[in-house]
Formats: sequence, structure tokens, C-alpha cells
Amino acid sequence: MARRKDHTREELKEMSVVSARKIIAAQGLSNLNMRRIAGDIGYTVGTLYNVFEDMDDLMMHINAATLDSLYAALEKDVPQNDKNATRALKRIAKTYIRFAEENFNLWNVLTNYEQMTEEDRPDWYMEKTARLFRMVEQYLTPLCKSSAKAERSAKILWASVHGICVLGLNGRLDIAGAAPVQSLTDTLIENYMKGLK
Amino acid sequence: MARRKDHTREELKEMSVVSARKIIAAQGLSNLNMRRIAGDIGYTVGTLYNVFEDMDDLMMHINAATLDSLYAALEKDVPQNDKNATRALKRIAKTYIRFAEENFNLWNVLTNYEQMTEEDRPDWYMEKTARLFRMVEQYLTPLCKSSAKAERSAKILWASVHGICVLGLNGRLDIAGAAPVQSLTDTLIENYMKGLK
DNA sequence: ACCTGAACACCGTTCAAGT
DNA sequence: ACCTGAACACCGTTCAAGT
Repeated sequence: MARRKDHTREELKEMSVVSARKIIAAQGLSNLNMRRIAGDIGYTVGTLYNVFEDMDDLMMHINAATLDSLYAALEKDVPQNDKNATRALKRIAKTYIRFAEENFNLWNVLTNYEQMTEEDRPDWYMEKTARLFRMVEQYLTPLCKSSAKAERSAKILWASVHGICVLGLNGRLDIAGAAPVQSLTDTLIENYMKGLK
Repeated sequence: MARRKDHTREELKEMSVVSARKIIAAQGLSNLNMRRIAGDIGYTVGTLYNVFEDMDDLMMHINAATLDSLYAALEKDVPQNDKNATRALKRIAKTYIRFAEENFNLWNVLTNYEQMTEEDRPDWYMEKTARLFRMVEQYLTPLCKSSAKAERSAKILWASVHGICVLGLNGRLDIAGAAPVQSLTDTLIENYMKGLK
């Protein structure tokens, strides 16, 4: 063994993240561990630590991949340049909720796994969340007096939809499934947009 | 040793929860473990398992205590029978945000630690969250055509404020501290209530 | 340089043994 | 009946040893 060099460093990273996401999606975070990932990609734990700093580092890459697939889902489902902002925002919320339901375990990891190190989140990671907010913001800019106000409303609406989704899908609102959650976010967006004018 | 009977079963439960909450508040969830709690209350791990089913059970009692102190904070700070619903709701949000900031570690455990067993949450635990929603609902009932509509708006507003608080205090909204978070929830509540009329 | 595999420290949990 | 403490299984992480 040793010095196999079957895969490049980047390939190993990619394989590890794919494997870890597969395990989380199928069996939840509690069934994820380093030995399991290593076995799954045909290496030993030591190799994982040659490629990732630690499990937190691996988890950040897992969440980055989830953010990418969320962004892709939104880009695919949400029509570009919808002149009706309220309709577009409802569509974003609907896609977000469906994504959360369909990728429940991965989405929960993204939501719950807090990297305590708030400030040393790398720029490439921050950008993945920033572009999600920009997607919401583009529909609010034409309706607001300043870009600062549009940014504020984008934060408020995104975080609110997120909160309803978190509590709703986790059974804290006495409702079950994605449909009633979406109904609540629709009402939120309608009332907020009415109040904005 | 053995057969000390220094404390009743209920006293042991209480002591364990108090100790665990102290550890979480001071050093975070990652520094909490069964041996530490046991040592802190002057017993061994076996005793903890004589009183709690497992760590999940203990965690539920920890979160129950946090919900109680949150309710107490709200009861203390929010004026009863405020005729101005928007003002009262803003006050609830403000107190909630301050509680989350001041009890950050405990509040994060309450928020992030998901008991996967959704349906076997005991009734006495469910009631602790239900009464929080009722507190919000009381201000919405006079403004809504049906109690069902008031209930819906209570869920929407509570979950939205929660979402803004979660993302805001965890540094996901490019803002720092409780004040700007509260500013966002104020705008949310204002616009939502305007839209409601 | 890359990879192994054994070791270390530390967990949650169990349970035979004591009083 | 209550409590101990040692044991078990399992985890993240490290690192000397191999090629």
C-alpha cells in the first residue's frame, strides 16, 4: 500500500463529499463518521485528514455542495425577469420549501450544523449564501426607494420564509408536509408586499 | 457507597438539569457530557441513567427549562392587554431576541437540537411551545375574522421572527448584535400588520 | 509525497457487584 | 432499591512506519 496515487487531491475531496452527502441523505447525520466515508471511497481515515483539516472542514464542503444544489434548483424553477415581484417571491419560497423537503437531511445539516468560527468562513463560502440573497433582492429593488431598503427586505423575507420552513417541516407548527408550509409563506409574502407599498 | 439516598429521584433530575444548563451556558454544548454532569452533582454516570432514559431524554428536560425561562421573560416584559397589537407584537419580538442573545448557547441548543422522534414528544412538553403561540395569538384575534386566521398569523409571525433571529444572531445576515435584528423584525411586523388590514 | 493501520483520548451506555 | 465503577463499543484525530 501507500503511494497509490489513484486519485488526485481534488478527486479525493470530491469523492469524500459525494460519499458523505449520500450517507447523510440516506441515513442522517448521526450515521456519518470518518471511518465510514473512508471505507466508502476505498481509503483509510488517515487519507481523509490528508485532504481535510478535520470534520468541521469536511462539513463545510458538504454544506457548500448543498448550497450549490439549492441555488441550481432556484435558478431552474424561478422564471427570470418576472415583472410581478410578489409572484416571483412566492415562487422562490415554493422552490425553497420543496428543496428542503426533498433534501431534508442535507438541508437540516446546513441549517443546524453551526460552525462556531463565525469570522473565518472563507469568501468562496460566503458568496454561496450572498447570491441567494441577491436572487431575492432583484425583485425588490424596483419597488424600493434605495438599494439599502431592498437589501433589508430581502433579508427579512428570506429569513422569515426560512423560519417558517424550519419550524413547519420539523413539526413545530402543527402542520405536516410542504403544502401547508407553502401556504403560510404565501400569506407572509402577500401581507408583507402589501404593507411595503 | 450505594444506597446513599441523599436525594430523591426528583431532586436528582432537577440537579442534573441545572448542572447541564450551567455547563451549556458557560461552555457550550460541545463541552457537555454525562460524566461531567455526574461529577458536578456528586454522583456517577450510572445514576444519571437511573433517572433519565438517555441523553436525548435529558436534553428534552434541558430544553423544557429553557422554554420555561423564555416564557417567564416574555410574561415579565410584555405588557398585558395592550390595545395596540403591532406595538405588543414588536415588544414580544424584542424580548425574544434579547432572550436569545443573553442565553445564546441554551437558545441554540433549543433551536438546533432536533429530537428526531417527532411524534413521541410528550404533551407536557408540547404545551410549553403552545402557550408561546397563544401569547402571540391573543393580539391577533381581535383583528382577524376567525380564530383560524388569527392562529395562522400567529404561526407566521412567530416563525418569521424566529427565522430572522436565528440567521441574524448567527451572523448569516451581515449584521451583528441584537439591535439590528430587532430592527428587521420591527419592519417585518409593521409591514405584515399593514398588509393584514 | 502519499497512504496505512494501530494507537490515543474520549464518548454514551450497560450491568454485575456492592450496600 | 439505589449507586458504583469497570467494561464495551464507538468515535475523531494523530503519527510512526511503510512504499
